[in-house]
Amino acid sequence: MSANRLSVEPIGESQSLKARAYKALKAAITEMNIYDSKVELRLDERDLSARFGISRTPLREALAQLDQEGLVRVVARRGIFIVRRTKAEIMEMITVWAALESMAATLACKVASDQEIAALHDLVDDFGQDAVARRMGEYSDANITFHQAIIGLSKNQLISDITDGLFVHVRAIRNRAIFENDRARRSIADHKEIIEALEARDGERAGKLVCDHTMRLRDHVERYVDIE
Amino acid sequence: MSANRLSVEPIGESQSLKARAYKALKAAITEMNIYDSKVELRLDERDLSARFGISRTPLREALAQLDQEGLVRVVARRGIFIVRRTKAEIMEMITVWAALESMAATLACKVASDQEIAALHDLVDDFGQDAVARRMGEYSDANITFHQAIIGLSKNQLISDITDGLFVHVRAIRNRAIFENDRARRSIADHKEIIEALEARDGERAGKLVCDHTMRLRDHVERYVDIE
DNA sequence: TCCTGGTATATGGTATACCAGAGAAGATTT
DNA sequence: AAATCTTCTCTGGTATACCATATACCAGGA
Repeated sequence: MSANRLSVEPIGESQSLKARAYKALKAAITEMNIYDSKVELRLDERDLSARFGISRTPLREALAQLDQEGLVRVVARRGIFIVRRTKAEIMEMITVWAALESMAATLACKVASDQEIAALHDLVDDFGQDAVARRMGEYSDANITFHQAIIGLSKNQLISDITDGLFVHVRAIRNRAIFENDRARRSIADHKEIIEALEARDGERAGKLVCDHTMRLRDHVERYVDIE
Repeated sequence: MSANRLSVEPIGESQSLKARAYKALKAAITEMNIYDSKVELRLDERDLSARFGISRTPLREALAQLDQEGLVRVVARRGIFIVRRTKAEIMEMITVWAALESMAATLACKVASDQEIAALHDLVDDFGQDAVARRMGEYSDANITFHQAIIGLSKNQLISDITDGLFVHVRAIRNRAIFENDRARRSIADHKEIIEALEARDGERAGKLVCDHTMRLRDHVERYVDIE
């Protein structure tokens, strides 16, 4: 399938340097496995500005934004440090995710179309019993995609925004065996049950299923995942 | 009793200009009734920096932070505008609040002490039947205090942080008759029921009561409050 | 050898100057 | 007088220089 029209980035209004620096930094931090090995957690304004080819001013604004999001911590006259969340913080994030996705599922029963709900099958069936054979990271991403899809169905932009913000942090530990084989199988069964509830327009049940599902994930991480 | 060694207070880390400008601006914006009258919604960097007595650089960083929080919108070469949330956005915020406070209530049943829960009575009883006679703004603040107290009992800092962020926006319409007399009476009855569930350590019921309570508020605002 | 105070350096914070584009105001044309 | 073009100004964006202090390093004395 070739594109039927030239895919061009709006050349005009190439984003501000701040926005570009922000995206580049966020991507870079997200890519690196900050919980593994002895990665360097310290950044340097001057060095970064030189490497990006921009001055410190827009770079600092990008860093300030990352600081507010909690990805980075700027300390006066000390340096800029990539933040490793504590396990307790990860637990809180999963809990918030559970609350919001649960609400989203309930809302979705009211506002999502049959077609939209039906589309969820594709996000589960594509894997089926083969999922466990795949690379866990890949499954994990697909898993999150499913949950984000439910959130999207709620048509509540704020829930999407907040969970997207949490996603960045939780993603950092996605490769840490959160989803091993048994959980993957169980997870898929849960997902199918959730879809059933959505199709039945049973908001209360859908909300409870989603909440329980995610809180089980939370307990699993609590017990078996060791974060630094 | 004479000190046998020099008693020294750690010198208080005088905040950065950015932090001070941020607090001052946020307070100023929060105070003003942005939904009423023809308030000026436009800000000017140079004017503000002159009035604060600081340069544009730290001021800009404070504004960038407010922009990210959604209180303000910075538009290149156009100006800086105080943001009026749409009614739909307020609805989404109340929905998120409902989801998070509901989860907080459920968590509180597990982690809060009897003493902490008992303290909630003070936040309701102080008003009792007299609440309706008070200035609504005052009641509204007390009302929010009650809900924030429940959130605090969950010991989930993230939930507190997110709802605090929402509070800033919702507060802006607090004087717009969200809580008129009938609602106030009903609200207090709800609150007492919530406390009962918490004391009974019935997490599921507490969560449902809180959620329903807040979603009723949401529906009320949807129907009767006119923003803009 | 080990402590103590001084000094150099690194690093984030702040001030200032200049840039570029959007809009308004004025000039020009029809 | 209306429409269009030109210029000018106002405003946020960016670059750069300087400031203040946390830390590392060093020298000298007990």
